[in-house]
Amino acid sequence: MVQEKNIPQHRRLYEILRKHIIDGIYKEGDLLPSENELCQLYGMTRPTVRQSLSTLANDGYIRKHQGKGSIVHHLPKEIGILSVSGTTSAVGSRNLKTRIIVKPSLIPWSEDFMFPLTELEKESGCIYFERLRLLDNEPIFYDISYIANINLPRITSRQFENRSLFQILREHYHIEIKGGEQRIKAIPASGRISRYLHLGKGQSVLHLERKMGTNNPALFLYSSIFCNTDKYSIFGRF
Amino acid sequence: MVQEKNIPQHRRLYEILRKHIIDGIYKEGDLLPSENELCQLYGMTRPTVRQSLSTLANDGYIRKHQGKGSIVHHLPKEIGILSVSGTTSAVGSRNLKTRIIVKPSLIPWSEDFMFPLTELEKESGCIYFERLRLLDNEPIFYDISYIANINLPRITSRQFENRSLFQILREHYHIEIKGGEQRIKAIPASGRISRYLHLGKGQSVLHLERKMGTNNPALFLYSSIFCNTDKYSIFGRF
DNA sequence: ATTTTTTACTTGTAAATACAAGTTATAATA
DNA sequence: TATTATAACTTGTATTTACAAGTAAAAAAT
Repeated sequence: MVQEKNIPQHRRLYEILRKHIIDGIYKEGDLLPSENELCQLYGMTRPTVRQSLSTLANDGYIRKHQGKGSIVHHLPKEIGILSVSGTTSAVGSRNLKTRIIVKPSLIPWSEDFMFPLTELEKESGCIYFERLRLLDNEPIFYDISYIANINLPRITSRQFENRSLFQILREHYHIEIKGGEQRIKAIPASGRISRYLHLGKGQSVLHLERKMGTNNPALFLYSSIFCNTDKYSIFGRF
Repeated sequence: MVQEKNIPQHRRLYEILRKHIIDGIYKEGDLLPSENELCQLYGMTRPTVRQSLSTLANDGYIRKHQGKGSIVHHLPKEIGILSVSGTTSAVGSRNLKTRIIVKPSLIPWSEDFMFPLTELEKESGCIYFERLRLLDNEPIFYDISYIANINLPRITSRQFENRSLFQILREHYHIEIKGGEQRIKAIPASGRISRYLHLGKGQSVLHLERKMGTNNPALFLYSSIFCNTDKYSIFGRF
């Protein structure tokens, strides 16, 4: 499953720099080594290095300035929307806990699913699970996830507690989110949702319906997310 | 103001192809001319052409497939969020009308503005206006816009009725939106908002607070948007 | 000391070239 | 006819070379 040497050079450098930024080796505002320095350091030519930096810039990890250099940009967009910023103070992701409400299981797709499905997806069945995500022990997100059962061995038996779905897919299946689309609504909380999110019935709740593409062109991730935005806002970059 | 010949070749080709896609010369699903054909057509080399296509792909106008070609992608992400898709049927933008509620005027910035401001912005003052946007003659968006008064001559006297702010900035001031950030909440409608959006008081309303960057590094656009998501959803790509 | 100029860096643009790898239609084979 | 191999496309990766343009610090002039 794990292939190491077939990845192109520019991708390799991208992953290295990305990891260094995430791990805090390069901090927000820091200047990355110059393109020529990176060439020497990693034995690549400038167009190759530039391709890595270009991808990093597109993903929001750095910002390039002619004449100055590449500057590490504050926190990347955690795939469109999912990073949360408190209205009063910033919240580190260390306070985020995940509780499984319905364990992953393979079920048939609903007839009137929120997005149109391909034949392959319909045949493959749907890996379904529900999670409640808590911030500082307060329930903020209620996530319902749907994934087509395509090339994901043993996923129903994996440990989802307190781990990101994206992280699991990335580490165990080499699946990267490429992009996607979403519909956003403000709705009054239903009985079940208000119970899980500790809200009064009928209070305003944010509802997201998302479809995410991956590096496997046949595989999409779907989720329906209910969010209590009373104390926190959804924060997104674009 | 208008400079024509200093723009780089890859940017020129980007603009041409982008316009052709917007104008429908290349339709959704169409295959763009191959990279080598574009080289011949526009007298450029492949790296230059590839840079144009790469930017188009990043902006969501096309999708590239190795071995096949560049395929026109359906409607680009109208800067993060602002395109609207009906829950029942797709809505063409021809049904969108804009009504000015408060005409553009220069005022001082509020002390507790929703985003932190630079000194230059504070000194320049704030161009403020409010607009109601209707879809099929139903009020859907209530927009409050804030722009720093930096290098925007005569903007307070321009015609905003039924025109996009982005379009005006692009055509008259060569200002392009580069990206931005936003906070999203679901809130109960206040009296004023519920009146403008034809809602009962306390009904759920979507609230966006956005900061957008431009090709002028000192100029940002801010807006506070209230949205009736009863019949329509906010639709976004990422 | 202050201002201006120069210099040495940085990224941006662009060409020419080569081969790898994925896709598709055609031609050869069974 | 159906399958397989080939060929002719497509985009992806990578090197090499050259100069333009923006930035910042050092050097020179005022």
